[in-house]
Amino acid sequence: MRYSKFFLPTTKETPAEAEVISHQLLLRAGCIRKLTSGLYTYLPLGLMALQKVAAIVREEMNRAEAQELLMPMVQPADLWQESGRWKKYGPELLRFKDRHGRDYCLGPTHEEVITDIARRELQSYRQLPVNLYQIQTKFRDEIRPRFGLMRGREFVMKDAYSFDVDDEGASKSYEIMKNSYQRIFQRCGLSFRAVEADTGSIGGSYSHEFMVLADTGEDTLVICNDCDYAANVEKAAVVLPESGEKPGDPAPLHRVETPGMKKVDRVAEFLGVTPVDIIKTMVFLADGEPVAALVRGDRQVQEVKLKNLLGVSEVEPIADDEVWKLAKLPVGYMGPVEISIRLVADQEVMCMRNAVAGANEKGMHLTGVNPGRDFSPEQVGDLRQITPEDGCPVCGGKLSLTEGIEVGHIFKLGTNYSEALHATYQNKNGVDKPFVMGCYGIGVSRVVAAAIEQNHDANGIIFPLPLAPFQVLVLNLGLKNETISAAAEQLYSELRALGVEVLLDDRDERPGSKFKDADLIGIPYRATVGKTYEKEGMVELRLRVSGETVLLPFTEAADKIAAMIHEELRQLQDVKR
RNA sequence: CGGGGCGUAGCGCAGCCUGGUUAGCGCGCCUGCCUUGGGAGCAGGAGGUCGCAGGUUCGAAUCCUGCCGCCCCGACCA
Repeated sequence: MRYSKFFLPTTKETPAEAEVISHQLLLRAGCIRKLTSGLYTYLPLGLMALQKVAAIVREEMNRAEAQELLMPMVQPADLWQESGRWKKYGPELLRFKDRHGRDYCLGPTHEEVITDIARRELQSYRQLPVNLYQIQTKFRDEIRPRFGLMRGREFVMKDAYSFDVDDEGASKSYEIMKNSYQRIFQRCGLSFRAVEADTGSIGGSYSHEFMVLADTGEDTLVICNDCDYAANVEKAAVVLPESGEKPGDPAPLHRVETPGMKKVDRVAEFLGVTPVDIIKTMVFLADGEPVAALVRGDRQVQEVKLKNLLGVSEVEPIADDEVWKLAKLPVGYMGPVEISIRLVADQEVMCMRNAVAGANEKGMHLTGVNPGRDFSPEQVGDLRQITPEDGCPVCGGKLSLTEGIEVGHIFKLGTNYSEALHATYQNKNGVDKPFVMGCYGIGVSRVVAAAIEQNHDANGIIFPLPLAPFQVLVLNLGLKNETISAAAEQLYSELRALGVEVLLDDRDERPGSKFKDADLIGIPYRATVGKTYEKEGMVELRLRVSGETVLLPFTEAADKIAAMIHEELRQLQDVKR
């Protein structure tokens, strides 16, 4: 491709609308343009990167013997009513009527449609297992789209669905996909981790998320330094250290005045104790009902864990002024003793002795609070967020926390959907059994954004080679110099003849602009043909990642560059895992 | 939906508080000259329903009311 003919509108300045780096760079590098909130046009360069990701995904899915199909984006309401999700899904599901007044929605995911296909077309255990996938645009009417391609309303997703005869088969399918995902992200040239995850609203029993490691990630991951354990903090189990005898005897309950002491730290200081001695009481709305959750004063409630313990579908924190209205409890002075609402506690709280807690009365706290004697929670469990000080739940080793961007999520669905939609096959004995399903998603467009979040510098994008729209950018720095131009043209065609994807910057621009654009659009290899060629017959090859520069004799340049690219790609394809 | 911010040329912004000729600046764009290894220089030029609708006023980008859109923080998720 010739730059002079290529539709690639780059900008020097950062558009005001973009906050996160991938969004800024995608706009500046002419990859995307916004149509309206959460909806983007992929310009040629951005589309090329997207297609690179899609191609890798497709290859690896096919290698795993999944089969590609394409389902409609528009889906009829009756399927969703059948699965029960027409009601459950909420406003994120964009619904509309056709001219006949029939209800439809824009597909945010395709469990219903694929299950419908399966129940119509798969009748016998002999046809199983089957794994079907598509790469398609999804629409989710997000409450708040943001971060450009990271959370658009419309986005490109690869979704695969497996159908098995039983749980064992489903586990195999799941493992195959997990493996396939490892290969995919490795081949994309990204630094990533597979982590144990919460199953979220899709439901199901078992789940892994694939996280691209980047400082700007929306999720926090716990990684064990000593073993393979890795999990989302939402999921990471806290293991209580073996506790010996509780120190000291239970003291009597005592009321103390703590005027104006609402924060744990202030109360602790005032009473001459530490946050570790305080029971923190937090109120949440669980499916609309107020619930009090107890954690130690220095801990954070992990809402997803709370949600799972309570077995509800939604948990949200209550604003301070709402707490009084809803539960008649004074914010800052709440405690478990004789509390009027449903009470649950973190396991750690049950080991506390002679603790401090709010007295459920403004300006008052209690000392000598003892679990069991003074209060008994309805449920006790792991409710708090894990910290780097906690041990690894698997091996007890040291943990560290990092940020990540979720680009893939795989679930074992079990028979949730197949039962709801009466999708069954006949087993050997002629008995109808529901399919045991799994579903496997990759945010293809999000991978592009995540790749940039992970790989950029002050000058622009640094595309990993497998995702780069072009592998080499040839700069002609002597557009009006016949010798230089002829050499640049020759290098361009030689590289193309060797199967290299190359962009030739043949624009009538000053060198400075060409270099800046080259850095911005992040093509991994940059070959400059300029006065060094005229004087010495050398082409300057520069690696975008490292800035490393080598001079290559013109006659060897194309071969060497092509060899370097093939070697780099080959290494990424050698998947060890 | 709750909280915060913003809408003035393709992009980035000033002007608004304290209303008053042709609404500015930088970048980009067009023409010419010049320049050519890290977003040069000079000269000339095009480009605006000041988000929309009402209102106040002799007069509104500026003041008032309503609406719309966008961005950021929270819940959601690939």
